[in-house]
Amino acid sequence: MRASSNPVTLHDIARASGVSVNTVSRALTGKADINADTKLRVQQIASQLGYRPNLMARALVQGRTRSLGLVVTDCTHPFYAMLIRAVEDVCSNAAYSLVLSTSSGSLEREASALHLLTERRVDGLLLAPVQVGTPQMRDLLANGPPSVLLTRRPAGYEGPFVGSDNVQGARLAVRHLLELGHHRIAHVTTPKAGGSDVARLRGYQTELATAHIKFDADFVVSAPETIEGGRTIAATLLAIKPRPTAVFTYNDLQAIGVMLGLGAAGVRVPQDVSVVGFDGIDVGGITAPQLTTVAQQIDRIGRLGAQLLIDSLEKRPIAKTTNLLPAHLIVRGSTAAVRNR
Amino acid sequence: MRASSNPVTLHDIARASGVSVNTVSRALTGKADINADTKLRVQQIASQLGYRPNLMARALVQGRTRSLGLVVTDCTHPFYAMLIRAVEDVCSNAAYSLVLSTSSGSLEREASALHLLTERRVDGLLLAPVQVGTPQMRDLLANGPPSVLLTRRPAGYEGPFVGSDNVQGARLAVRHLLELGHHRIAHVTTPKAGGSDVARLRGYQTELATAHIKFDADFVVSAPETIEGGRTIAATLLAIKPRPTAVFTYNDLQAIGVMLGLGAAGVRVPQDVSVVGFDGIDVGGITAPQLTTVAQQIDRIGRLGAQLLIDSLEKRPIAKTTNLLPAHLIVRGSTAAVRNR
DNA sequence: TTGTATGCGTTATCAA
DNA sequence: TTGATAACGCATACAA
Repeated sequence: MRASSNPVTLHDIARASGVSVNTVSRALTGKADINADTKLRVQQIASQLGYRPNLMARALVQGRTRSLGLVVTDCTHPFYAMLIRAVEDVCSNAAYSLVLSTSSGSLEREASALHLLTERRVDGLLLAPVQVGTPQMRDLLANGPPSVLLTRRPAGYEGPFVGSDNVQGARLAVRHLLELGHHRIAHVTTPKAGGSDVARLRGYQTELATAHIKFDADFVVSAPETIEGGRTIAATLLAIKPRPTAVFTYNDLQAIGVMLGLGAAGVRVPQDVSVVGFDGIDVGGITAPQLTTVAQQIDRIGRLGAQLLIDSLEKRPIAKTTNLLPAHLIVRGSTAAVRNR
Repeated sequence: MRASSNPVTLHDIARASGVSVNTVSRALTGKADINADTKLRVQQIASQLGYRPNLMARALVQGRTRSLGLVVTDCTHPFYAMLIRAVEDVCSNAAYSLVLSTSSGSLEREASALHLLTERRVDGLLLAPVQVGTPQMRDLLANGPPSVLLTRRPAGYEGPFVGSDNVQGARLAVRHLLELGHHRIAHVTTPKAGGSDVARLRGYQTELATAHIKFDADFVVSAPETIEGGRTIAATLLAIKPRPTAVFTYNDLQAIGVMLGLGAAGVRVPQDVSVVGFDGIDVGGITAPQLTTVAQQIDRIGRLGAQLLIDSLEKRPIAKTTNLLPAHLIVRGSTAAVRNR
């Protein structure tokens, strides 16, 4: 008899061991009020029969599923891949299951993913979503299962959140370039306007202001947050007059693309133009030159977020509900002192 | 009243619309035997109340959860990241949920992940596992939920499988090098012995034999299937006498590592040594030089596997239960005609 | 220490 | 076309 077609239930064990279903349940869930002998006997029979509790049934009566939903835009993006790994690890250690959904950057898909997760009654939601400020999202945050936002949050949101301090991170990047003598520093942002791009732009502006460099809107361009986006925008960057000597991009993939685009145009990195990325994904360590970048604590963000959610679900005391982790600069080969200013 | 703490049930709708729970159920699941008017009315009230069916309850009575389990070793590996995306997309389109588990290469973690998925009563399992030939795995394949193996399968396994033709792929790589005039071709394999490494080694040997080149065991070395593994093994490759003019690695990450290691030793790729990888992950397109590789149809493997599983769960006719997809060669900058033989 | 009864939210079976 | 009633597998309150 195949276990899949006919899984053994508490009832089966009860019959096989001559006690009631109730007793079996208590024996297996390790309750105190049960005779040690019967407990052992029942446990033996259960394992003999290959018993596996039906978590659906348990969820129905307990009102909790011991599962978490995670929504990301794209799990092939190294940033999200690392985030997923961190979350999955915490879940696994806490005996929670992780239901993964991908929005692919589409609001429609994101919405249907959230519906499905809601219907599946996940105990909590971890969201690193496309558009975090939509009415539907606000409704979900107010009425849905407990949620923790990762990396992005809508303006005015005060709930559980874990992410990087994008302003501080961006300032690190720009300061590094300033210290290398660069004055004409371009910034590549994204058309998404998800929140972190705004913060990074603000950090860029703030740090320039600190150095008494006048902000020039011509030095800010926008491109998709991908390698291809960066590659394509390289020509635009080179066309800016006067030509920038350094570029700070929204993220590492863009930065890699910019380096490739510059290289294709015969412009050397870092001799002619310095490039700084943001994220700190592994791939930045194998490009030529290796990418100088502002590294986020991706693993920590994922772990902290998942732990925060689980702790709150299990009514454990939680230290901080809003966690803005500092980013740090990794100086590698794509930046150098300015030559021709 | 928060939807999360007190979700609306069929009972609530029944009370609000003055019909029985049963009628509500049929109205919402779109059954035929119901009055069109009451159906519409019930549906309106349901959406008004923000009703979301409890999939746990439905699963309990229907004996199916509409969820799939996916087990991979490491979701940050680009290969698995792409696999996950493909699987998730198919699941999402079929209104299935995807429960993701990571084994991190540990048998113990893999076992507990499988237990949890079993208890959660996923309808089917997609496995791209560490050790596929263990007794526990055999037991699971025989007695557990319907499963489809991805990329690897134990010797003698005849069940559902989707993966690449590793022998054919490896032969493509070696043939390419032979055509470039290389005779001393080293191979980097892995210590894992998971199955695909054996096949790639066999393809390497077979293609050499076809060219009447005697197999030399000294030309086969073993390293972890990571960038670091490749980087470290580079020195070993250079120490082989006579020195190989080309290297075919188990996978792309290793190949990238080998290129970095060779570069650090002052050996130029492809002028001094040609390098060919295996997998076809995106990162091979941004290295310097870009990596020549044998590309697997990763997206297709994931989609086909997920579709195969869902089709079989829904009793749809399935064309083939074993799918060995061909790999294809992508020639880029890391290979060139042999110079000094 | 154990057993009985009840309910979780849903679908399925059978009468009406 | 509808409504009672009974499951699904488990945990819990209460009784014994």
